Amino acid sequence: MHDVGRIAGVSQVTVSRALSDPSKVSPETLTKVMGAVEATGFVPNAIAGALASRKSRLVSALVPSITNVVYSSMVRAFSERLRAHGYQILLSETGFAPEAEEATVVAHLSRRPDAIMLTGIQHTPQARRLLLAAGIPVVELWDVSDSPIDLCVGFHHVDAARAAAEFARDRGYRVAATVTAADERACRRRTGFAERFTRDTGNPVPDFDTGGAASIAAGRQGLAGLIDRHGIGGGLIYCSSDIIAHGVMIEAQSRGLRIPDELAVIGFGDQEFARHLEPALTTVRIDLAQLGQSAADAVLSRLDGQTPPSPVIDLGFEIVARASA
Amino acid sequence: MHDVGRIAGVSQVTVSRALSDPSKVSPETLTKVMGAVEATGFVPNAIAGALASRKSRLVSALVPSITNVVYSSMVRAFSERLRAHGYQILLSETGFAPEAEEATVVAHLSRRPDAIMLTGIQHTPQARRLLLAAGIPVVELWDVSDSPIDLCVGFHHVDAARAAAEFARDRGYRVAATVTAADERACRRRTGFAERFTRDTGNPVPDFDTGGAASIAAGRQGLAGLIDRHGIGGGLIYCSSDIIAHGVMIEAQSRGLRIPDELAVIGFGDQEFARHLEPALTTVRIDLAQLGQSAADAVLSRLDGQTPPSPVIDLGFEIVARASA
DNA sequence: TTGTATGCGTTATCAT
DNA sequence: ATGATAACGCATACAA
Repeated sequence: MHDVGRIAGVSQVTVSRALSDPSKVSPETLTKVMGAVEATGFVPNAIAGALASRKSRLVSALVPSITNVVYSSMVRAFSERLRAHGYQILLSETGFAPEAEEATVVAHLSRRPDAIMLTGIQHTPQARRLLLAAGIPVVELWDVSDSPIDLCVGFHHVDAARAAAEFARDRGYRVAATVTAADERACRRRTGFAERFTRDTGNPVPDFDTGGAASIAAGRQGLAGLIDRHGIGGGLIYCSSDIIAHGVMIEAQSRGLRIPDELAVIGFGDQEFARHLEPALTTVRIDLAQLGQSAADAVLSRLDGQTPPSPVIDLGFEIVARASA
Repeated sequence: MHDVGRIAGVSQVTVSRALSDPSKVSPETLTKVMGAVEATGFVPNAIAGALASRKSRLVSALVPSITNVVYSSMVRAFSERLRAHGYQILLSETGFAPEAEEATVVAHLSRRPDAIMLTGIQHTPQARRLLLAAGIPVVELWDVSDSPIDLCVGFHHVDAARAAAEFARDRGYRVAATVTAADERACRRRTGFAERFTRDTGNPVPDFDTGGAASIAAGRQGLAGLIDRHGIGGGLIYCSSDIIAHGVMIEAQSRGLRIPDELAVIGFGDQEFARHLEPALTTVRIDLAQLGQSAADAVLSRLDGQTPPSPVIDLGFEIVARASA
């Protein structure tokens, strides 16, 4: 800035002002400064700016996995809205373990983000402490909590699972099983489904835990395991995600099981492919874009010094009844 | 650090040393400092550290879309390797237009990353200039170039498309069309396929441009458009991605066209679902994890002051012959 | 509207 | 092994 100023015939501060708030300098000096900026290819050092202003214009986002469209869609919506307000997103994967998340939280907080978004409400006590001590807006996404760290935008997983169980019951299914990926929220949904279904039908709901991330292969193994171990030959399979459900459907079809007559399937997430499967997948829709936007809005209002009406926003879910169940 | 030092009974500099290089302080003071750090919940300010050391330990990554598994898989591999070496990733979406990318490049360079990864080799002249002037390792991913900005890791898109055309020819297909998403590289592949196929068979290759991002819906529209506008009733469809191919297959099946007998399909990318489709999708495999890792390794070696053997690394591709063509 | 002086919280360079 | 001091490049308060 010093050099740019010398070329433009002004001081370093004037360059700073011209760049950060053009209305604070006269039109002539603005032109001169911009000319010098062009000529030198000067790109301001945001690190120095952040240190001086104590504002990084950086917002952290922590998600379990970036290759999972569910999370990346939320992040996209979250990022776009924040970018429109001049913030950049520092994104990291945390995996599905709170301990791994904690290390990432520390790494992010050291960059002094102006706000931070986390996925879910399960964090280590130390992570909660650090987050609280950071004194910045914190938004927990993809779940609702009774004791949010700060802000919380999501939906009630157990309610969603119960609604699916009731849907299954109302459709007349009396036998059900679940295929669940290794994810705390997926497990909570699985339990919510099983309890409600058992309460309403009297029948136990066996589970297959894929032990890993959601994939078609995991879904196929899930149905195969259910058939081999529990002798499941029909009824309904409640899956922790659409991907798993896709795998279950493929496995069923390869075994000659007709869907939904011999085996019904319910997914979770309503990804694009769900409606295009044959038969189309019955699933639970979550408005990912809305989730991301609301989280961004909540953060922005806090950054603006406002107190949002409610710290926790429940955006709900919707059962999408299609042909697979 | 000053406060931490006071509690530990040492100076601020000693705290800095204890935290950044424990071997530079005595075991006793290390214990005292760490104790004080624990007690206060101190998280070092990486912004100040970056300003003072002129090293941000931040690496930028720019991809067209984060919801596209192709890109997010590469970013995951790239990030993991770099994180293992103490770097964090500042990730942004650029969309598919070089002009939008340029703005993102400026925003990223202002954060003074230690290196930067870009997707593809098409950038505005101004972006190239800024990147060059930044004086940091730059790696262009997902393509190969004769004139890389610095490093380049990818594969030859036209070659991959030609290989697909030759595969189609060898399988005896004489009629072909393409469905292409709005992406410069996809268009280049489309042209490569068409030219080679026409050269070998004498037949023109009509195209349907989806005009937007790849999706199942776009693939369905693509086949529908091809049938309506060009009277395509059979032959082979070369798609710009597996997702598009999936859509084409669904549309074909909904119209009662048998695959591959009445309509053959070739995808691109070999995503997980490709092998599970019915019939399994013939496609072109790109080793995304390897791409990301190699890019990270190239960057790391440059960061280490070494000169990599070759600035451009061609990782190639592989035709995966399955049942759909 | 513009300039001067000061500080942001570290690391690097010396010195002890 | 430890401490004092000076950058790092900008924004803020204040003065002109």
